Amino acid sequence: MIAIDAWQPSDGLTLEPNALLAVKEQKRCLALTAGPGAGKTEMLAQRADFLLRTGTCRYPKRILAISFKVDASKNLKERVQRRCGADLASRFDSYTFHAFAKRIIDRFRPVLTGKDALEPGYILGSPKITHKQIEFSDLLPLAIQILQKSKLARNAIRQTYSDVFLDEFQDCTDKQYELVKLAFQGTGIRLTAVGDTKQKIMGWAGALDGIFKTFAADFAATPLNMYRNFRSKPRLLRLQNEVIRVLDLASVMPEEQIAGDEGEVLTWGFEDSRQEAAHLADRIAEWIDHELVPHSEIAVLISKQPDLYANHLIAALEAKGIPYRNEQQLQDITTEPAARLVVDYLSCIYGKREPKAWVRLMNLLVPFADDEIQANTRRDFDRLIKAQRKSASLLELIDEPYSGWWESARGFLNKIPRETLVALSPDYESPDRLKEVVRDTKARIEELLKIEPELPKALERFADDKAVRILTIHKSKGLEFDSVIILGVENQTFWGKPDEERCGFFVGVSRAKRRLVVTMSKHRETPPSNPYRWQEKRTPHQEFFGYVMPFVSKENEE
DNA sequence: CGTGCCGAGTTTTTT
DNA sequence: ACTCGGCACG
Repeated sequence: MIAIDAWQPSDGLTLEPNALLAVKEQKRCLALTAGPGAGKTEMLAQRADFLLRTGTCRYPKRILAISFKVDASKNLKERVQRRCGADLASRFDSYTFHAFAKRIIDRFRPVLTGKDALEPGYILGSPKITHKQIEFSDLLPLAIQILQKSKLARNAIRQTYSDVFLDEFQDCTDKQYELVKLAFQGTGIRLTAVGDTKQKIMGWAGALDGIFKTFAADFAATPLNMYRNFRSKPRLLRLQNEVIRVLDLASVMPEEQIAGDEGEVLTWGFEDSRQEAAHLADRIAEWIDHELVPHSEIAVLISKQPDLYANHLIAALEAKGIPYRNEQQLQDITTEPAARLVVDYLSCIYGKREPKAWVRLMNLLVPFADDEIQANTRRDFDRLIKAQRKSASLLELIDEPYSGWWESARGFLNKIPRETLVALSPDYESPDRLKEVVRDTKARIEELLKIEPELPKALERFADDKAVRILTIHKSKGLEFDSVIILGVENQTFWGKPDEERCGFFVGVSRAKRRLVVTMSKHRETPPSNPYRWQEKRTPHQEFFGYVMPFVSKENEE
């Protein structure tokens, strides 16, 4: 443990004055607002380091961090581990709101009675089939109910934590806030809420208005703001500033802070979406091949329904052999154990020599048992793989290569005992969840096969992140990229409440570190898969183009 | 069986 | 911004 005065930001990082104030606050709750690229996550990581290393969060007390997304919560945990080491970081709990609610339910389940009573082995899944099953949307209300009813539950949580971090707080909903209040209001626990009102893009899903003010009042929190943007180059900052001027005049950045001609903002208009797709694929190929921008540093952002709006672009990327990842449906399938199982199995069947995949499969499947049983399982498995390899190579002679891959994988999965699968991840207890993972794995492999028809090579790509990312603006929240393309900036794609759409556009724009491309197309075909028909003749979004080019011609309107 | 009007849905996260 | 289904009306 070190003295409070001796504490320095770890890894020699320098923090702006208000960030340092926030990091070292020892008494009060904080309502910290900060624009994009100000280092909100870094500030939280440093604060965790400060609290743990100085003993301001004193053993055995812990820190609770609540985020909205799994990625963000993992990210924060990792960063805290890097800053202060695994030992101290073991007292840092990083959960999503839903994971936190589920922990409360699992621990205090008997508090729930009557129609809300849950059995010990209750299942979390989509449609309610039996009384044993609950849905995602039940998690927060049930946790709230537990905290309302049980003083014991409230006290248990309050005694565990000295500090609570709330990330992306601008998107906090009424239920989430109710849970926070029930658990921590009036307790002396330090809460640190961090976010940016200009990036409030979940209003349609119930994010509360003016939550920072409400929080400051309810928790007597000190309001603080971080001013700098360390992410984006000056040209991009000036564009962001134009949007900020409309969204929140008070947080406009001073001119001298955003001077310079580094960075690039481009606006491209096209006759139709095929030309748009072809041009974008050509430029992306240039960025990758000549500028050596890593694939994962290029993102295509789409306001809504990327699987519909990016269809031509996806086809163009496939034609040029550029790897991409459409993040619409697939959340991080690459880390799902069942997905790894399928991929490792297929690698063993269709690959040349895959010792690593083999070892991983063995470790997953061979039970902790005596040597004889282990040896038997090993031998059975060995036989199975040999037989499968043989039939695969036979099939190759009479049919297209790799034609039976999915049937083979399915057959393999069906042979694995349920307990073994559930041991991989407890949520596979729900058959729906397991089905979903298996379906997504198939979809991802099929997507990869379109770019890389050789199955073993496609499987190699399954886990790596060498791919241009295609995602909604919502999914891009909290991420950053060297080059960002916002596709289809048209009236027909940004149609919500004006301020919400501005926030969306602002989130998209502020993801870019160095280069931003904004496109529109005068004509956009309705994809055959779309159940709705949409207006194929498109009009540029005057306001958003206006931030980029003050005088947009009206030639697109008739 | 057409027409016109109204209201809902569209964007996302969560084990 | 735009489409869809449902409904009343002629």
